[in-house]
Amino acid sequence: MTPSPRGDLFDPACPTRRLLDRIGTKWTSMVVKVLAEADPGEVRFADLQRRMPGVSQKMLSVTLRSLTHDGLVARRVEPTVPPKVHYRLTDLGLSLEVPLAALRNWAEENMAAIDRANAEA
Amino acid sequence: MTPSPRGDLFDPACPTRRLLDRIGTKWTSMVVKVLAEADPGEVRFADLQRRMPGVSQKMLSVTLRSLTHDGLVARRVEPTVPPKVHYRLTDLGLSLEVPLAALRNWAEENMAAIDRANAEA
DNA sequence: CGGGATCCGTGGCGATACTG
DNA sequence: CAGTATCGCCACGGATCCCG
Repeated sequence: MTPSPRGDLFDPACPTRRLLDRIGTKWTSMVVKVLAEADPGEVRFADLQRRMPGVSQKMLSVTLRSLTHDGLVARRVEPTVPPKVHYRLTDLGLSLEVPLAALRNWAEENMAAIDRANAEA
Repeated sequence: MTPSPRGDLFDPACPTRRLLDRIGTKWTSMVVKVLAEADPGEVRFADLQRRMPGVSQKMLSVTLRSLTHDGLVARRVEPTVPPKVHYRLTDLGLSLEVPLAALRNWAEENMAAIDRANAEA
């Protein structure tokens, strides 16, 4: 009784489209990768920013809020002054890392071929 | 001697980012799926459009040109009047379908959980 | 039939500055 | 430290019109 059965890729609520709208956003997949490979599993905001060269505070904040909202990332606040906020992947987020890693592997193995195709054109 | 070694996800030429920039575009993954599941392997332009409800001529054209440029899709023109143009996945395109299908499976199995998380918020 | 060209709205995203 | 607020650019993508 899943909301949209297999093969129903093109209905208005298309799950694949909605997922790509999320992970296709510029920093999302980076956050997932960094959190998945983080040693303690939990990473603080500033730490994340350091491990993601080029990300602005705003976009990191927006990305994390979105992922938290989607239940892929969990937020833990230490009520100290100044506050410390830790982020980690939920089980759902960890499960997403699997197909995402497969996609990364494909990219790392085949982007060169795409570059070659572009060069010919 | 790959241009960017494993784990180098964040350099300027980050393969994963570049791949997501392509497949994250609205219609790309749909084209790949439709072509991958097409019966003869080759599909004509108008046929593709019929199988992708909501796509405009322009975006289908742009998407196909991009995929062709990247070497993921091959174009065959029958020099008749009016001309018939056929599209099919290249071997590279077919290989991309594998991790893409994994991502679709994840989406179809887990988007409900994401919806639940959103409902709670 | 299979597109290319153009106009234009919307939204992603960056830079900067401010706050609890 | 960890955000939020505001501004502005520009690329994605839809509608429409035209061409070989």
